[in-house]
Amino acid sequence: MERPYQLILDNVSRFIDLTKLEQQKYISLLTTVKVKRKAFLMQAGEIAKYEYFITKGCLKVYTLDEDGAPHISMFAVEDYWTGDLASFITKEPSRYFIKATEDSELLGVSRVNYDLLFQEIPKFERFYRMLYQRSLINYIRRSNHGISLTAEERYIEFKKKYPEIVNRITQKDLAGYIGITPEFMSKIISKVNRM
Amino acid sequence: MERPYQLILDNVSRFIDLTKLEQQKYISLLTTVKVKRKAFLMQAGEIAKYEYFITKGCLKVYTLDEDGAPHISMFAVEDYWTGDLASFITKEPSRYFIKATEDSELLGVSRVNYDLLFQEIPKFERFYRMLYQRSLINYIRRSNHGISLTAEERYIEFKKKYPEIVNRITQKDLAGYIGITPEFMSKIISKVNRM
DNA sequence: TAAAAGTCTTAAACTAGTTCATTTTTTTTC
DNA sequence: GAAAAAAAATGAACTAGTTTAAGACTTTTA
Repeated sequence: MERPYQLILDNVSRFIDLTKLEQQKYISLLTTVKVKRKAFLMQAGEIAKYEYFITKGCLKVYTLDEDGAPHISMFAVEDYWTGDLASFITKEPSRYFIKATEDSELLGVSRVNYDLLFQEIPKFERFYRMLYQRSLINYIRRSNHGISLTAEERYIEFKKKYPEIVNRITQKDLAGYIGITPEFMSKIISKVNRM
Repeated sequence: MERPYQLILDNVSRFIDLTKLEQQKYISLLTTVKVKRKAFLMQAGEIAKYEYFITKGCLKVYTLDEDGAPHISMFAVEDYWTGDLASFITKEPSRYFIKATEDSELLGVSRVNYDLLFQEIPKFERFYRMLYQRSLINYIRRSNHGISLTAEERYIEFKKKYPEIVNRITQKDLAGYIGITPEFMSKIISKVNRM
């Protein structure tokens, strides 16, 4: 089996067991997508047509505020799911941009195939129940942490939680994720390194 | 049918249809809980034994930081689900307190019954898939908003989004939710009212 | 491989939000 | 319904993080 399919099946198998036939059916519903570094997978104003699983590369998901300043909501690397769930589900225009920070390869599930999946392989209700349950736990933690920690503490937490991502992104993008200016990020890093 | 059961069945029926028999089975798995104003439904250090649906009243979910300052992660009123999902699922001790701010009545789903539910009525995989999907969309919005808006903007958003809750909670608790001090909350409110 | 573009650093002046202390107002309790 | 307790308001001194600007360093591109 090709590596990308193996990766996504391994991901799915963390929560549900699929028969060979179900695996084939699932794979038939996936679309392969490649994006070059700096290219957009999706732009604000569009309706999110896919949810993506990353098999190679790194992407950032962000919005621009009224002043045009970027706010990064997530970085996604191999074995991560990404997209704009709100837009994908509600079919309202997205406010997010998704841009590759490295040449990347993804598997996309279209909205039509997403609905079809639950009809054809009802087990996927469980898969998504578990996937969303886990994401929800992470987001609840994050939205409480975000509000109660200082920027320096959030930086230290990020480094501890995502050591493999820190080295793949710019300091500027990390600032956009932490919620501070690149200048202040620079100060924090030089301070933390001195400690 | 008693009002609390009618309320929870209405809530469930937004996402799935249950037969009369399934309704009865579901209700048999629920535990009725009453908490007086100022009493705790749950305290930090305990393992979350239930997920709760509120049929009457109002509760706040919060942690205490190292300095003992409260950070409120949600207010829950009639027709809301609450609890500590992370502790409920992982069975690790919770860091949250849940305290009633009014005399309240709830229906609890124990961890054992939660697992049983999926075996007995597999449709509930879909219900929770949809429920978590919707919560996730809200949390993603909130965790991005939290970081990019000023405290004043977050207050205005809260009032617009939860007008029915604003009048049921203290200004101090709202400050704990918005992520600022009660003193600064007071300033913001008098400023916003003057506008 | 040179030029251009983008990223990182540093520093000074500024602002949103905190802290601490005091008074007034509202709510709770007996 | 009086006393006690808690919440809200106000103000002055403080701090975490922003803004603006300029120079050094790195990466990208032709």
